[in-house]
Amino acid sequence: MFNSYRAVLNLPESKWEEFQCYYNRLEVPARTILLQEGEISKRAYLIEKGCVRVWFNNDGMDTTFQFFFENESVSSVESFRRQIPSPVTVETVEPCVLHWIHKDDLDQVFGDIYSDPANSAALSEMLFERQLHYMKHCISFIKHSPADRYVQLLRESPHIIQRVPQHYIASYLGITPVSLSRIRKKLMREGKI
Amino acid sequence: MFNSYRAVLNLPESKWEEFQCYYNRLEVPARTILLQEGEISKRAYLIEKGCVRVWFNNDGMDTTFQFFFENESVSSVESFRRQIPSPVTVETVEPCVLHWIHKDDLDQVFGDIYSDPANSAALSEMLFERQLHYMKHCISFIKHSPADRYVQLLRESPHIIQRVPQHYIASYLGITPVSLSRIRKKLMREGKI
DNA sequence: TGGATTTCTTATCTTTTGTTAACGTCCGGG
DNA sequence: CCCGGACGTTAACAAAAGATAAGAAATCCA
Repeated sequence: MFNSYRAVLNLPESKWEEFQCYYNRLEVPARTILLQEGEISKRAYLIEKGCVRVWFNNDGMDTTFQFFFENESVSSVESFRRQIPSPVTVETVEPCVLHWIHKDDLDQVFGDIYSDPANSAALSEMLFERQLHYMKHCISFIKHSPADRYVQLLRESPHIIQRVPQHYIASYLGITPVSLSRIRKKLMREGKI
Repeated sequence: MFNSYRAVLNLPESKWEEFQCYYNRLEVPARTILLQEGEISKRAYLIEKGCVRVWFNNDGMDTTFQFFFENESVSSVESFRRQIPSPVTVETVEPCVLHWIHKDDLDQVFGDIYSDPANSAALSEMLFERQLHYMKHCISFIKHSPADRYVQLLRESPHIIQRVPQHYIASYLGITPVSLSRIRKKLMREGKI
């Protein structure tokens, strides 16, 4: 299996074994809904292969919040942690090989996570890292134009642009597919693509 | 003194006393720079009275990232935690009464924070809460127009609009002061303000 | 009080983005 | 092999936002 969490949390071998055995392998086609907006999330997923998208309904429009790829874990974090109706839908973009763990099992395994100061520190570091990530994402919206953000995405996360349909990327950038098409055309004219 | 942290972390009385005594009272006028972009942050501030703004230089333009008010703590989190040059400037908007603690003292007091599982859990909860906050802030940029975001700010954080100069709010919303002025005019015409 | 600074508004023009609709391409299933 | 859905591009027009400049209003403080 993979070691996404292992790398971060440095679980002791025994716990790691226990942790692993709760995971369930799942193979699904593209455009499979893993969690519907409004449902209460019971599963956290690890991606072995494929791409998953988190999006929400915006006045009938499908708006992407985030993309996830190999060796990343994905869930509706708020719903999974707080057991409240999910504000977002989780859906595969490509055919995927996933591994999921049930909330109850994860709670079981992590029930005593705070009893080890090293684990607590690692968890806190992981959460802080995520906080910084979202802070930077916010700043990119305040600071840069859609065109700039597209160029940045192209530079920093080319795999997203290569593997995700363009209209999903448009909503991820906060613009319409038509506008993104125009931006791309202009960038091509200017030789920036 | 106040109890911003206390409410969140539920420190034992003894630790709380120790914690408090490291704080230094500081009174400053409006437009005082508490931390300059590029400096390494050594101080975390608690606001007793006043308003503080975190902003960054964007091609010579002054762009606001966040506002902080009474009973909130403010610092350049990344710089303070990692001891790297700050990507942002921290500056007072109004005359302020502040209380600051030195990084070294805070580390001292919190050195054994992870030894208590209850504290660890509380800290993790606080970090998760912040993660959600920034996630929601990102979503508001993808989901809503500047006009919508202004109306939302008016509804959810009227104190910001009452106490902060409008051109700071404009950059906080990711638009120009001129554009915000137009949006306000339109909202007034439509009786929404 | 009065002058300087900061802040806000307005006007004009340009650029960007949204909206809607049409059209072409690609791809998978019947 | 054709059909239909999904995807991308383009066009035309409307709406919104940026840039710049000028001037009014508010605020500060000496």
